[in-house]
Amino acid sequence: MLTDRQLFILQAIVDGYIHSAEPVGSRSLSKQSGMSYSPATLRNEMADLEEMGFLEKPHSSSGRIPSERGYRHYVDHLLLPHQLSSREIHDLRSLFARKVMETEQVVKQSATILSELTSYASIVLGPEIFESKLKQVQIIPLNDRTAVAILVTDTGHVENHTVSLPEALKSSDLEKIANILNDRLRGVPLYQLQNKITTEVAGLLRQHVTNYREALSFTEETLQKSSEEKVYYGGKANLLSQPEFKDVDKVRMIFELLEEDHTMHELLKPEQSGLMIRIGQENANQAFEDCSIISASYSFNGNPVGTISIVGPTRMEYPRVIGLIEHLSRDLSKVLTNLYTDLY
Amino acid sequence: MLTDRQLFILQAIVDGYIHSAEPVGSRSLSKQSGMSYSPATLRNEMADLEEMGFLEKPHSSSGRIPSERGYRHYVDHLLLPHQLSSREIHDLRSLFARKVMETEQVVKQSATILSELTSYASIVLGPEIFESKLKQVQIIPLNDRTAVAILVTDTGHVENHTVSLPEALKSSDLEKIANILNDRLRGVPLYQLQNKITTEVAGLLRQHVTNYREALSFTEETLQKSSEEKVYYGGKANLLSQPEFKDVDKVRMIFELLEEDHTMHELLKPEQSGLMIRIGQENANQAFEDCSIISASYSFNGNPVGTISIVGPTRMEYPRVIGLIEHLSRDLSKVLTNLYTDLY
DNA sequence: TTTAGCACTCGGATATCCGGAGTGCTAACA
DNA sequence: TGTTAGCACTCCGGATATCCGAGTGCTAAA
Repeated sequence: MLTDRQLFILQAIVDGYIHSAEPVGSRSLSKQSGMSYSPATLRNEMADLEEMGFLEKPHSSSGRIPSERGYRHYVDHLLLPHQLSSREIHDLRSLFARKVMETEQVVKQSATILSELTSYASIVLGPEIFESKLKQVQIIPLNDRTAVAILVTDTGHVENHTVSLPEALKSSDLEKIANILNDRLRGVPLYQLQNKITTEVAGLLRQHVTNYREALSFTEETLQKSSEEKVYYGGKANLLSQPEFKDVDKVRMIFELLEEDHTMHELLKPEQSGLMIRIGQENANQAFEDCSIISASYSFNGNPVGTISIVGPTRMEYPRVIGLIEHLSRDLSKVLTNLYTDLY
Repeated sequence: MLTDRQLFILQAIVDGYIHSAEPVGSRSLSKQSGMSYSPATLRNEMADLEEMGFLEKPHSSSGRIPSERGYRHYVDHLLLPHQLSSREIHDLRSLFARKVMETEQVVKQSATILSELTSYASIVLGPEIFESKLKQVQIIPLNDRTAVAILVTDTGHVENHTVSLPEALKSSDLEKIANILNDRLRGVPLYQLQNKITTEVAGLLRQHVTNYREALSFTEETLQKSSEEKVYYGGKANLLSQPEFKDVDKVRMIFELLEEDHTMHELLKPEQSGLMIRIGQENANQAFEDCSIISASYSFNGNPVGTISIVGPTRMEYPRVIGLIEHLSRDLSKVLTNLYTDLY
């Protein structure tokens, strides 16, 4: 495998390229502080590293840049843990400073702050409310045709939508329906609500409400979960400052993809918990072939419910981004869990 | 002023440039169908139009392009009303097809559809809930430290946030507080809520709740309006297909501005109702100097509560965009008003 | 007043040149 | 045997020159 010296040189080249965006040549590398080898020696080692697939040359007489494999090795074996600056820590903390907060706000802000700190683009998913349990249902008639249905979960999430009100249902019926739902469905995970309508609710409705048919379909509408996937973006414009994205056509593909919330959700949804790093082609997506994506999930009560991610060029400041993302995902998990978990 | 012939030529040049993005020369203009003048004649007229400031030349021996004044004149006096295609009408209608809907969803989708139909970028400002009136307050404790406060308005908007629960307040206190608020504040416009706390609510709290101090500050938190401005974007990536935005630096400024929700809100908030067209420098913003913005407000019960806008290059398909925007803003206003207005 | 003719302009595409940073290879050296 | 100096070679990128074509303004004729 690789000698220590080769590892050292690989690391120096990746670091150098990450910061300069220019291919690294033997001469400039040799002049770098801490590098005690002559250009010729370095050239030999660099040729070997290239042969093994860790480096490549944009053209035959240029310096070396890391290949994807080079980055991968760097990320897996050479990464120095990054110490967050106090500025960074302070900025992350500020997210949770407010007393009154909406989870949605916090998550949205996370995206913004993350992109500001990294100067890459950030994508934050979630939190998923799939598994959270119904706490309360409210049906509030606004006028004779329209009502608002509100579902509150144990995670403090409030889901609401406007439903049309069948003429046949009187307001006393609405109250009965709401009572039945609260009675029978409290504690039921949202994804089971539709099931429970037939198994538990339908019978009761038939018994207690005159217009059974309207009541049932109204109930179904009321409990309909918004299938909306929550995807928040921050700092997409940052990508335009990166030298690798000077070409509009390349960047257009990326931006188009970044507007497809559904695709992005599929790409980033929290599967395994922990950190995930995808470099270049590993993204299995044409548009991201020059990008790396680093993501981490955050969790509520130990279950991953969302992810925070950074998209940047493959030439990304991996150590710093990883440090930030890990820190923030821990904080997010902690705050969510603290806020919404029963202590007893 | 301008002769009929000059108007006709100006119109032909603007139309031509809008569709080709290339400066229009006398020769090609003369060959255009319906144009019965020789290149030389056109050159004379074009020189006159340039002297009057309606046209300009990118360089001394190129064809003409419209100046901002030229576009302005085109928009104000030459615009042919555009007939929407049935495809366009169908797409717009699909927005309102669902039975269960959230206003927020509809508004968000408007942005997407608008940008797809125009292939420019769209910005939609959400319905302001400033003036809408409180319908109901709910306080739902989640655990011993946290509660969810829910405000429902007569426009079907549901505002919610997580508030921390002072230990001193028992759940019976919460109920009392909720009752007082519902009793006293129903029908009060949201922007007056904070006022009413001191004038109406504080006294009652002192009478009925033991821990007056905590109760009061808790109430204030409960009624805090989220100062969030709702700004939705669609199809920003479309801008990258426009030939005038091939230069990344130019486009970066635009994208950065488009990420500042607050600035965009200031720029586009519904002041006068009706259509607004801002061409190039009229936007009074460096980043938008090569853009035009067309916006129209939509209203609820006759009050403008939001706007829908299109951002594109100054070389924009004004007739089509105006047609689409006017149509959609009318539809939006109609639907909102129908859904949430009492008939009696 | 309109048009044809003509000399002129300028941008953009293409070709050519040149310097510099970098490489690989060979041979000398520790 | 591993390291280093030397050298010829490569290739990119910027600068310069050239050419072509679309378009213009002006003048003079219709």
